[in-house]
This record gives sequence, structure tokens and C-alpha cells, in this order.
Amino acid sequence: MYITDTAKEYCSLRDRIFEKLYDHLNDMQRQAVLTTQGPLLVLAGAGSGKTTVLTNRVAHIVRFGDAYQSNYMPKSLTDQDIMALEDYLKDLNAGKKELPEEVEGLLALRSVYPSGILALTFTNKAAREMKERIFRLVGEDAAAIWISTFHSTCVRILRRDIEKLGYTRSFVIYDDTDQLTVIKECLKELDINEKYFPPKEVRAAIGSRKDELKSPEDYAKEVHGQYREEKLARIYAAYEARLKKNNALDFDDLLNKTLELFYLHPDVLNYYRNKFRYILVDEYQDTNFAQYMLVKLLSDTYGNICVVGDDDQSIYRWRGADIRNILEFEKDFPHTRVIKLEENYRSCQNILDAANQVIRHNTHRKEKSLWTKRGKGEQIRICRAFNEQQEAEFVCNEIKRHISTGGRVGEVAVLYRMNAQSRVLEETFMKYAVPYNIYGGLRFYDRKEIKDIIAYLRLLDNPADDVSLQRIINVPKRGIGSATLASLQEAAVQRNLSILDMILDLDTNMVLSGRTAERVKEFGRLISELTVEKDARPLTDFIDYLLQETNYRSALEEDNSIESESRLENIMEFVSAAREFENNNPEGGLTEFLENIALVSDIDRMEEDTGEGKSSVSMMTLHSAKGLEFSIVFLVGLEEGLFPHARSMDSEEELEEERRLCYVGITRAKNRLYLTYTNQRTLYGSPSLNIPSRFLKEIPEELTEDVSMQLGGSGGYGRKSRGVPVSGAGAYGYAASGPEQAGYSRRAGFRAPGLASSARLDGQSASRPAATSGGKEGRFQPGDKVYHTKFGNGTVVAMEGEGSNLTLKVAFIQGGIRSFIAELAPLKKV
DNA sequence: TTGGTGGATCTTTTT
DNA sequence: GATCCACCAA
Repeated sequence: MYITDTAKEYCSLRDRIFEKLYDHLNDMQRQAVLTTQGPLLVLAGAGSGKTTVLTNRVAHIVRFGDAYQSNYMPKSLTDQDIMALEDYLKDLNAGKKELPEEVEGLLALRSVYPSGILALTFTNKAAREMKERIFRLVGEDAAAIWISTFHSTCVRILRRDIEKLGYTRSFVIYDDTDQLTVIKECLKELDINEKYFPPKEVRAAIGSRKDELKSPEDYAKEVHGQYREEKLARIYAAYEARLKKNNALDFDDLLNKTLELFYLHPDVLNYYRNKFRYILVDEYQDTNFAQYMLVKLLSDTYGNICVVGDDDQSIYRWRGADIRNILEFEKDFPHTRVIKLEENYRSCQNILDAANQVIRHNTHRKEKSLWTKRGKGEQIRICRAFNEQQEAEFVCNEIKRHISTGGRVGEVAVLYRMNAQSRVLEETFMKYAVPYNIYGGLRFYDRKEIKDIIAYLRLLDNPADDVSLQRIINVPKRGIGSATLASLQEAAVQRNLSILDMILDLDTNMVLSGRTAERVKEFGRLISELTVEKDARPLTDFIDYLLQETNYRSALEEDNSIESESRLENIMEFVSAAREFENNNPEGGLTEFLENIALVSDIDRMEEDTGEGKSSVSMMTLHSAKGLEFSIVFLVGLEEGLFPHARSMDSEEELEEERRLCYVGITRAKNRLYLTYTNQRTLYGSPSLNIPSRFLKEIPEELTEDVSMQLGGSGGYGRKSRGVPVSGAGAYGYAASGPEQAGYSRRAGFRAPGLASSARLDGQSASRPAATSGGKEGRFQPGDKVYHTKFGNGTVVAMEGEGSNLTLKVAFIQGGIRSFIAELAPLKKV
């Protein structure tokens, strides 16, 4: 192309303007923002400003369209234009970022409609956050951009065209509990024993097939001749048929049916792929095959696909995420530009070094190394405790010390591998009156009473929904038991009707008789009546009416227990959630409300989600901590068998995922990181002896400092850890501050029914020696290398029980973890 | 049909 | 230790 001097000058000015305009970004970030054309892979390490890049990139596209990097230039550039650009650059240098319209016209050469941008996330929270930040950058234009989760995006597409696939627009979305119900029905129908095909396993199998986009027919062909798999294929087929009959989609279907729609109706696909000129994907390392396909298909016309992610933070393999998507992105999308963001704005260098060192032990990854301009910061503090009670006391003491020196509790987080670990922490925090807040666990919309109400609503919205009907036909008790239900169901299948249709026309169908028939008919009348009222009343009003007419509320009120009281409270909460929805979506009806519940179910978190301004310590699993940051982080339970989890220890791939989880945990900390582990821990009811996690050993000693507690007199523990001399261990004397029973209030906000009362933690028999077993089995210790006549060499990773019940868990070099009764097993130390 | 009991099982979770 | 579920008695 012939380039004039004016054009050259234009380009150089444009470059300098953008550099100045984005001088709040580092070089790599700026590159990522300005690279708008073609495939782009941004490898964004933890805390490297990933969201900043995404939002600025979207804003840049909205404001300047295809300007940068494209061959487009203003058709006729005048000297005046050049002068205008020069003036603007001067303004910028003087700190004035306001963009005059004529300059914008010179820079933005081909405009892009905001509605031509699609940004995909995994969680609603991420979508919400991105939307807000883009709004702040570009104002009203942000409203037209498609920023939402994969699932919401698919629902939006499906609501328009799903009739082409033979569903109605008021389809329901089944969650995993509903899936189990359907699977159990299928097993019954096919006369398959649940023992040999546990519903949960079947669900996982079906889920995997769906992730791979395999239909029941595909699968059946593939496994032809294999008995078990063939059965699974039949269950899968029955499952699909039932969902369709119920006019229901599961979560996987939201993606798969969208793809199906695209395959069967290319006109629909073409509409969207021509519409979305720019596509961005957040957390790309978490995508599964279906999501990959969706992105691949939609980006085909323009090829402007930008994915942001961190392979080191891929922790959802077990949920279908395929790390290969990010590792092989460059192969899948030729001519990809790769940009690595390695500068970290969150943590001190010691913390980053620890993270870098741990993750280095993984083999399948893209080489990255985090660094910061901040200093080294504090040493990483490692504490060995005798048992989990003591571990929790240590955490409490440290937090109290932090508070007494002017620190805030909101800056602190305690992270653990399993939810079960939260109990002891919770009890101890209560005892010491440290306010805390547990995130995760049972979600609001998963509570029994809430699911019941939702089931009523779903049935009314979609009378074909047999699953919801089964849930509530006898809730509250109406004397309709499983036998009645079974015969109704069978008859419905025979006549190819929904169960509700059967019930409403029971006289013609003649399935039941006498008292039972009367009760069922009564239920039918109730539903008919509600169906009429549903359209006659506003949403909130109707839900209230429903609670009344079904006797759901009165049944709870009569119950008079603490539990039912909390259930009633939750129902009130639900009603106010409905009211809020009604206010925010005056147009939305029942269908929209239910969709909102299925897809946007995090009202629990929203209330308290105020980051470090909170007035309580945050406790959560490592998985839920992804994406968050805290000044002070406690990573507890770093023991072999717990973290890495025993279930993950028999495959290298799963072990690497555990290591990534550890990496995620470490990189949550901004200023101070504690790592704790115990010698003994009660898990699943019986005590076990543990050895420190291998991840601890992967952190260089010069980054760490031992702060183990000194036990009152019993010695031995806390003296030394991994050869590091104890520095002033006494300063952390545990029992330094006694329990303060009062103080703690439920304000910290857990709503779980009927807990709070069981804080009997008197005295604590913590210093009693472990179940170390005298006698001959005492010869074994966790960490011992052993030889088994059948399985060969291995290491004792855990011990449980005592005396003749003492069992050893041994990790064998070949063939995983096995448990043995110590007395009986042909094991010897080597 | 309901309610009680013994036995097995026990990661991680968003949509 | 806690929960879920299949099975059995009333």
C-alpha cells in the first residue's frame, strides 16, 4: 500500500495518543487492549489486572472500533486533521483526557455497534462486575453489549428460537437434584438396579458425554458390544427423552441445544456470527468442549476472538473444564497473538516466589513467573499444630493479635480444602468471639423449603414438569404416598400424558379409586385454582397466596420447632427476593423469575459482598476463593490426604490440579500468608495421623518462618519444623487470651438452621497423646516407607483408628492408595 | 402411608 | 460425625 507522509504522521500520532490514553496500563496490558484484530490469547497470571484489560479492551473497541492495527485510515487527511490530533496529544500530556468529538472521528475509523460485542464469563458475579466497570468507561453504550455468562447467553438465544427444536419457550431448567430424580425414574423404567448404576455416577457419565457433545446415539454406536457402557447409553437415551417430554433442559443442555440449534438451522447461526464482530472470553481455562465449540462457531466470521485466562488456575477439571482448550488455543486459532501478563499488583514478592516455586512442579503448563514492584514483604508463616482444634486456636489468636494492633477483621480470610473443615473453625471463632462469615456450603435456593416453593411455581409455569410435581404432590402431607405416585406415573407414561394431565382428568383415566382418588383430585383442584390465580395476581402477591392455599405456611407454623422457624424465615426471604425481582423487572413474569432463579442464584452472597470493608473474617473453600484477594490469608490443613486430597493422589493429572489449587490459595494473599498443618486430625469421625503436605516442601525454606505454637509442657511439637529453628515460638502462646463467651453475635450472618448452640468446647483435651497406638502397630508412622507383598513399595500417608482397628493408608508407587488393617496386612517397613 | 432404624459413604461447585 | 437412603413395622 502506498503510504503518504501525512498518513505516516497520522499513524505515529495515533500510536502516541493511544499510548498516552492508556498510560495507566503496563506495556503488556496496553498491547492486549490495542490488539483488537484476530485471535488473541492473554495469559493473565493471578493478580495481573485481567479484568482491567478486558474492560479497557471492550471500551476501546466501543470508542475506536477497528481503528488500531487495521489498514483503514481517513480517506482524506488534511493538515487541519493532523493539527487537531497534535493538539489533543498536547491536552493528553497536560493531563486532559477528554476526547473531543472531531478527534474521536479521526481515530475511530470504522465504528462498531456495542451490540456487536459479546463478552462471556462463567459467573454472574464476573459478568456484573465487568458490566459495571465498562459502564463507568463508556456510559450508556455499555447497555447494548452482550455481557453475560455462557449459560445466560445461551438461554437468551434459545428463548428466541427453541421452538425450532420442538420445545416451548417456557422450558424449565433442571438443576442437578432434578437430574438425579429423572435418572432414578429412568433406572426404574429400564429395570436397572441402582446398586450397579448409582444415579450420581450415571449423572456424571451423562454429563461427560454432554460435555463432549455426544448424543445417546453417538455414544451407543461408540460403545457397541460393551455391556456396561451400552446400558449407560440406554439410560442416557431415556434421560434425554424424559427431559424433552417434561419440556426441560439441564445446564449442559443450555449449551448443547444452542449448538444443536446452530447446526440444524444455519440461518440462526449466521445471524449471530455476523452480529458478533468481537468476542471475549473470561476464565478461558475453565471452558469445556461445548463452550469451546460455541466460541469457535461464533467467532468464525470475523475471527476477532480474545480469550483471557490462566492455565495455572484451572481447578475445575472434575466439572468438565478442559485445560487443553487454553494450552492449545494457538493451534485451534491460527495466527494467534499471545500476550503474557506477569506483573502482579496484589502480593509481595515472597508470596509470589512461593507460588511460583510450587506451580513449577507441574509439567503441563505455560511457563510464567509472577513478579511485583512491591518489596519482598514478610516471611511466609508456617505453623504446625497438634490437632485441628489447636490449629483453629492458632488462627484465632493471630487474628486477635492483628486486631489488637489496629488491623481489621475484614482483611482476613481462612481458606480450606473441604467444607467439613469449617466446623471446628466455626466453633473456635465463636468461643473467642471473633466475627466470621462462611461462604459457600448450602446455597439459598438449594434449601428444602425454597426448592419446594420453586417446584410449585415451576409446575404452574410448565404443567409438563413431572419432576416438580413429584416433589410437591405430598408436601405438605396430603396422604399421597409413593405407591399412589408410582401408579399415576406408570399410567401417565402409558398414555403419553404428563402426570398433571392424568390427575386433572382422573375420572376418564380411572387409575385410582376411593379415598386415594379423592385426595389426588383434591390436589388437582388446588393446582387448577392456582393456575387461574397465577395470571390474576402480581408475582409476589401470588406467591403469598400460594403459601396460604397449599397450607405450606401453616404446616410450618404448626410444627413449632427451631428448624421450621428458620424455614419460615427463609421463605420470607424468598418472598422479598421475588418482590425485588418484580421491582427490577416490571415486564418479567413467572417464566423470567424462574429463569432468574436457575441462572442467577447468588442472592446469598450479594448482601455481604463488600470486600475488605466487611466486619468479619471470611471463611471459604479454596475453590470459592478464586478471584478474591485478602491482606492476610490462612491456608489451613496442609496435610497429605487432605490437601492434596486422598482422592486426587492416584493420578498425576489430579495431583497437578491440587497443586494449582494450592497456587490459587497462595496468590490470594496480599501481605501475609499463613500455612498451617496438624499432626492429628479427626476426619469422618475417627482420628488420623497426618504428614505435612508435599506442597509445603515445595516452598523454599528461605521464604518461610516457623511460628508453631508451643504446647503447654508436652514438648516435642512446635520445637522445630522442617529443620527451621523456632523463632520466638513462645510469643504465640496459645491460651494467652481466654475465651470470651459473650460478644459474638449472629450478625456475622450465617443462616443455617439450628447450629450455633453446640459450642461445648470446654477445657479441650487437646494435649492428650494421639491414637499413636502402643504395641506392635505402633511401629508404623505416617511417612514410613513400606513394602507390601502384593502391591510393592509405598508410603504410609495416613493412620486411622487405634488398637486392633488401626488402619493404615498406604500410597503405592504403582496403583494408588489402599487401606489396611495394621495388624493383618502383610506390610513391613523398609 | 408414615415414621423409625441400621448401614454405607463421605472433595472441590457454577450454571 | 452427619447425612442420606433402603428397608421394615405399625
